[in-house]
Amino acid sequence: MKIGELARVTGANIETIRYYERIGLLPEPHRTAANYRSYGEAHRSRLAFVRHSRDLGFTIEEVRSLLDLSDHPERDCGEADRIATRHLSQVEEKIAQLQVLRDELARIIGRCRGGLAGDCRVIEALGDHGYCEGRHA
Amino acid sequence: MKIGELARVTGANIETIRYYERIGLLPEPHRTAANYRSYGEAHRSRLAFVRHSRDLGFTIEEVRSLLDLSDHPERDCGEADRIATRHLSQVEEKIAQLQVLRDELARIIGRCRGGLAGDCRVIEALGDHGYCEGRHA
DNA sequence: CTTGACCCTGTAGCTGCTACAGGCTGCATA
DNA sequence: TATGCAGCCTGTAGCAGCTACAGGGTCAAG
Repeated sequence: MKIGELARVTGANIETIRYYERIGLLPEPHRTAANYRSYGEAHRSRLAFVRHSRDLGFTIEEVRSLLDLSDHPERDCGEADRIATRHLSQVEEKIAQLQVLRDELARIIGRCRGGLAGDCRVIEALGDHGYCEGRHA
Repeated sequence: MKIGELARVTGANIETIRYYERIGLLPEPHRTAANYRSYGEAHRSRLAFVRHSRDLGFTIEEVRSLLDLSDHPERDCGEADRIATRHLSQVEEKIAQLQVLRDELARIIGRCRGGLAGDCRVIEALGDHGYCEGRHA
């Protein structure tokens, strides 16, 4: 399978596949006589692992560790659990932050009744006059 | 006020302030005889506006538009409302995505009972064997 | 024999900062 | 007066994680 087909079946971008190879996340595949990359099932499945991990928000370095564990089934999986658990709590924290943010945005927008920018509550709220007494306390 | 003090009172980083000036978000301040930047109240308040907008997750380009409106109080504030409303829906979408992600992470982690990586459900779930029948459907 | 789709390498760009290197200025202290 | 140190200056490079070229080779169909 050439790179274009691998891209199609995994949903990854061709440039991204080459990028992953460059940073050592994917192994260098064999090359055809014309110097084209040639992939097999192992490559496909490894790339799927990477894409899925990335979709879940793991960083490249976390993916590297998870791949490493996946390559060494005799090791203890506690490390995988730690990585995933830490990531989960980061996701939860991010959700909480975004919820605070959403509420403040909604509050600001709710006050806009149209008209001139000079009287606009959205603009005003972004300045430091009408802003949110004690929010950082 | 010199750049260090402006940084202190606004909570922004010195490098960031110079960066904002470079990209035209903040106007070039006067310089002292020694070529030091010299800021006044207008600069402070503009920087506070920028920081607050950035804290709310607006992009630099969105901040530029909002600043522009703030500089022209005679314009219609509908644009500010549109920018903020669009941003709000992006935030809401991001929250929804992260919640899906959190649930899947929690599900994956919940299945790990320790032991060897070869038997680890976390590792397994990241591959494409046990993964997600029809999730992308 | 040409067209067009595909592949190659290498490099630069994106966002929003942050971190130097290498050099001035200004003020306090010995 | 010398010296040290904090603070300022410019310019450039780095971060994550791709993405987008430019400029070229390869291959099958018509």
